[in-house]
Formats: sequence, structure tokens, C-alpha cells
Amino acid sequence: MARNKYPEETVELILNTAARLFTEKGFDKTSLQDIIDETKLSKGAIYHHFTSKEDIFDKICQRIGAANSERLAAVRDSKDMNGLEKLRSIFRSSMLHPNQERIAEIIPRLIDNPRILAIHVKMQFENVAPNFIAPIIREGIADGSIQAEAPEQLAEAVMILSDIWLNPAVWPVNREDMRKRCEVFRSITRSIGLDFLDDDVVEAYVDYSDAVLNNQSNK
Amino acid sequence: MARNKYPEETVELILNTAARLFTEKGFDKTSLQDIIDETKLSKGAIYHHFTSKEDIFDKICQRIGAANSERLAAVRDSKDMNGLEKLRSIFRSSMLHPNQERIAEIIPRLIDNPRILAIHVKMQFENVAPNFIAPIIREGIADGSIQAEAPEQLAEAVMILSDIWLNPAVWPVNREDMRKRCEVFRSITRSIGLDFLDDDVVEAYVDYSDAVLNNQSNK
DNA sequence: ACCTCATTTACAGACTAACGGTCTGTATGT
DNA sequence: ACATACAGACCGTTAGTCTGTAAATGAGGT
Repeated sequence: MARNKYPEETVELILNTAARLFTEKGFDKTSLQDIIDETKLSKGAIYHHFTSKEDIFDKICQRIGAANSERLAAVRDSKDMNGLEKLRSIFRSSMLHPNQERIAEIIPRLIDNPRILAIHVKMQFENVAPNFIAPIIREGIADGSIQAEAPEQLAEAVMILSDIWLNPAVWPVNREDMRKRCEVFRSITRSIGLDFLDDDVVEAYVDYSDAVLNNQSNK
Repeated sequence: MARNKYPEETVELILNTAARLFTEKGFDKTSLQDIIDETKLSKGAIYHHFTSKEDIFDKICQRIGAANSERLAAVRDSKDMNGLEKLRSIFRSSMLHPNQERIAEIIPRLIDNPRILAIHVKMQFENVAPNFIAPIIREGIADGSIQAEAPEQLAEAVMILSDIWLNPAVWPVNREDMRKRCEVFRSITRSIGLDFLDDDVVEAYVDYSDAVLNNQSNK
């Protein structure tokens, strides 16, 4: 086949396939041949749409980042909630998200997938914390729902703790340990004026961690 | 040259050279040829002492981990301090360590060196937190110098925050931001019964961060 | 509106350089 | 003599390049 009418579909196919393989096997252990085999495309096709394997990875990250930003921006710019409620909403939706189960099935411990871990950490620092969490905390301080100082640094600390330490995809633990982690996280956030983790969200964290753990031991 | 009298020196040469190259250029971008060129050894020599490039990396990590563990164990097992004093001592010595300047000269942002970042995170989770920080917190709770619960989880939280977020090697920031981070870290640790970061240690963090930042902009 | 044809685009796949790793050969210490 | 510490040719696989080709497209004439 030459000169496809709908090249966007080819791009999508490459991105989707590569994303799956990268999360399943890791970036290094996914070869271009793997992508070629799974997509039934040719090297020429892939290098026509992307400049390198790295480029494919970057584009996948951009796509995920954009989807994530959109979700967060909707909450941040909402007029119906105060600062604290927005924080609560974000953590609620990220944990009770519909595609949660699928992720638990696929993802290996991110700690064993350095590339994905690093980009994950980077996104928290460069995008999520400064552009979404910090403004919301600032809003919360202004509207009186949050008592705190240094919103930028608080946002960073909260995201590091919740998105790396509490994140079961990074390092899953058993139910009890996860519950204890959540409790410590709550006592920390409460003490700095940010009490936004609800009981049912904690349970979702615990369930998710357990699911990832079980899925791994099955392999 | 064949059949060297002192093969340990060859092993050391390989480990030291590889460690430097891995931190300078990253694991992936350091080729065996680079190591061969810099050591003036041959492929045969390297594969005689190591089974793979990965193996070299692992041995480097083990060496660093062992040195680190030794330092931490000495504090943990000391009879002259209570729990809180031990924590204080650890953070003091890790920041005011003699080889600090050398590291600042070499290291790129760990966030751009995924492999090293991942092993760094892993060591905190698998070794430092459970084997050293948690026991010390437990001791502090027992001797009354620390008021807290869940020492294992607290240890994890403290190490995540201090060794990733506050660590200038991971993500250096300017002096003001670093100072703010330290302040937030202090308010967090204080609130959970762990006030162990002294003013002069904060200044060391700030200086270190600034040094790493300046060094990078020079490149 | 329809046909023509040059041009651009979306691929296919042979080819290349560099990589990690293996294997055989060799000199030197024990 | 034998084991050890190398040296370096060799191999399969990898990411990335380059050339070839067929289908879509857009401009110009009818």
C-alpha cells in the first residue's frame, strides 16, 4: 500500500501500538521490529511519520500530557468549587477513573521502567504542580478554604508524595501498607492545611495497589 | 599486556571510569567503546571481569550502596545519640559530606538520567528507608525523642521528600525556591514529630542547589 | 464536470554503521 | 603445565538512512 488516504490513522496505529509495547516491555526492550511486526507496517512508514524511536516516545508522552492537562484545566477553571473542593475533585477523579483497571493489567512497576518513571516525575514537576495544583492552592488560600503558605512548593510536595509514593503503579504494596501510607499522607496534608483525601478515595488506592500486586505475582 | 599481577586494579579502573561516564552521559549513551577508549583496555578485559554492561552498572550501584549503608549503619547502631539526634546527624552528614563538590561538578540533572534516577529511588525504598530510617524512628519513638506512628511509612515519606524533591542533583532550583522547599519540608516534618533539619543544613542544601544550577548553565 | 498529467505524499524494503556480547587466541604469572 | 588476564576478530541485532514506487492530489485544459 502506498499513499494512504488517511495517514492520521497510521500515526494513531503507531502511537497506540508503541504506547502499549513501551508500558508492557519497557522502552529499551521494545525494538522497532516489534512495532513493525505488531502494526504490519514497514520501517519506511514509521520513519516517514517519526524521526526516531525517541520521537515516538515523546509524542506519546505529549498526548498523555495533553489529555491530562485538559482534565486538570477543566477542574482548575471551574466556577462551581472553591480551592479545597477542586483539590478533592482532582484526587477523586484520578483514582476513580474509568480506565483504572486496564492500567493495572498492563503496567509493570514503573520503578522497573526507568524511562517512564522519569517522564512521569518530570511531568509532575514541570506541568501538573506549577500549572494546576499550585494555582488551585493559591485560589484556596484566597477564598479561605486552605490555610497555607508557599503554594508552589506545597504543590510540588503533594504531587511527589501522591504521584510517586502513593502511586501503586510505581511501587505496589499490600493492602495494609497502602492504608498506612494513605494515613501518613493524610496526616501530613492535614497538618499543612490541605485535607482533601476522602475515605472512599483511600479505599480506591488500596484496591488499586492490591490489583497491581496480584497482577504482577500472576506473571 | 596479558595476565596482569593486580587484576583488582583493572576492575577498579573499569568501575571508576564507567561510573564517571554513566553519570556524565547517562547509561544508554555510554557505549562499551567509550569505556574501552577511556580505560585503554580491550573488550576481552572488560568481559573477563563483568558479564555485561548492565553488570558493570549493578556493581557500581552495589559499591555506592555498600558505602552508603556503612555510613548509615554506624549512625543507626551508635550508642551516643537518641533517635532524633541520629536523624539529625544523618541529614547533616549527607549534606555536609566532603565529596559533595565533586558530585555537583559532574552530575547532570538526574531527571534526565532515568536509569540512575530509578536506582536512586529504588535504593531509598528498598534499603535506606526500611533498614535505617525506620529503625531510627522506631528507636526515637521508644526513647521519647520522637512522637509519631507508622515508622516504616514515615521513613518512606521522609526519604521521598528529602532525597528526590529536596535533592538538588535530581532537579536543581535557584536559591530562593530551594529555601522555600526546605521551609515546607521543615513544616511537614515538624508537624509529624520529626524536627531534624537544622538551619546550617538548609543553607548547605541551598548552596548545593545553586552550585549544580550554575554548573549546568555553564555547559 | 471531467480528463490529463506533473507533483507530492505515504509508504516498502534493502542497506549501513554501531552496538552489546561471544569466542578463540596468546602471553604471563603461579 | 596450567590457570588467569587479557587482546581483538567476529556475530547477530539494533536504530536509522536511502532509494524506489504507487496512490492521492491539485492545476490546467476541454
